[in-house]
Amino acid sequence: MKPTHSQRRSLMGELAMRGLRMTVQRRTLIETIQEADGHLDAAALLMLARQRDPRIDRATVYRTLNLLKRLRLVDELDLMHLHGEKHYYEAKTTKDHVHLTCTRCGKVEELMIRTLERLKRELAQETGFDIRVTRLEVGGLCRKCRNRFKGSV
Amino acid sequence: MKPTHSQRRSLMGELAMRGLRMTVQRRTLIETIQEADGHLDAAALLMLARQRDPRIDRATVYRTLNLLKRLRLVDELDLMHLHGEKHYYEAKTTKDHVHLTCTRCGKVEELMIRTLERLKRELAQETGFDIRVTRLEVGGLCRKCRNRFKGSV
DNA sequence: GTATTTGCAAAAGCTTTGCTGCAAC
DNA sequence: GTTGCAGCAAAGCTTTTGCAAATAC
Repeated sequence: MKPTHSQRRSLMGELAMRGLRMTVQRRTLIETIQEADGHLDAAALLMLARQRDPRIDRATVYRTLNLLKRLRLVDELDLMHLHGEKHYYEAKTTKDHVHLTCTRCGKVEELMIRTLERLKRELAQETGFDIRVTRLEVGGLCRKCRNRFKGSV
Repeated sequence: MKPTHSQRRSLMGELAMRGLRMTVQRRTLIETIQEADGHLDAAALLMLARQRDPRIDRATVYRTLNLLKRLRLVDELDLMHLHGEKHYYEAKTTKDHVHLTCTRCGKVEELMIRTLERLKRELAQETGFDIRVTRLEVGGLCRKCRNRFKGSV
């Protein structure tokens, strides 16, 4: 999930294209999200962004996240609410992927799977929806935990 | 989504089987969820349940919802957070289905789609996960809104 | 120069929790 | 009779908002 040059340019360009300002805070937050190696909640993003610019505020983080969500430049996840009600964010990738969260050990696996694209096509055809955001989250026991704790909840 | 006798028995039985008490409040809440014709958030569930038993408390609603979630007797949804951060609940059905939320008019369409079962099989095979909960939510423009507002965000 | 965005602080919204007394088994 | 659950009230956590000052263009 490391950022590529083209990804970064598209983000900045996307903002400009819509008449939105490219402020230092937005730049900082976008870079932080793109370079993070995992899923960030708002608090974690704030913490990391403050390492680059200590003046950045919580409100700016939320406002920027909402902006990026609206522009569909980040995806929002729950990861099955395993650690409370907060959300997790990640830079949008070209193909949607599934998040599988182990409800026992908390590990999150990501998977790109072709059938998801097919499913989206079928959904669009079936309903006439113009699909903008897809969020497929799965909870269960990962292979390890499943073997270790057979038969438990 | 009207309740069937067998659904109702399985709920009550499920609780007893695990040594959990079947209190009047739980009975009331379960019946309310099953007979609701839509997706309920906690506040709506509380309101409806109070029509049956005015003494029921918010805390009981949340505690019961958590219980039913853990037992996988209800599914939890966001519906793309179109109306804030709250969650929506619905009685679990035998087959998973997709929720498509129109981000413009707020309409929610539900769809049972066979490819989702196939997707789950592939996911399990691919990752070794024992899949317990699946949540597929889609946001976009419904057919009507799409035709009405071409080219807008 | 003007319009947008930020930081700050306060509030809002949804959900959880400690405790006492009540209800289910 | 025990044990777990409900009601109440208070707190907790995440997210949003109003406003004056700062910043991007």
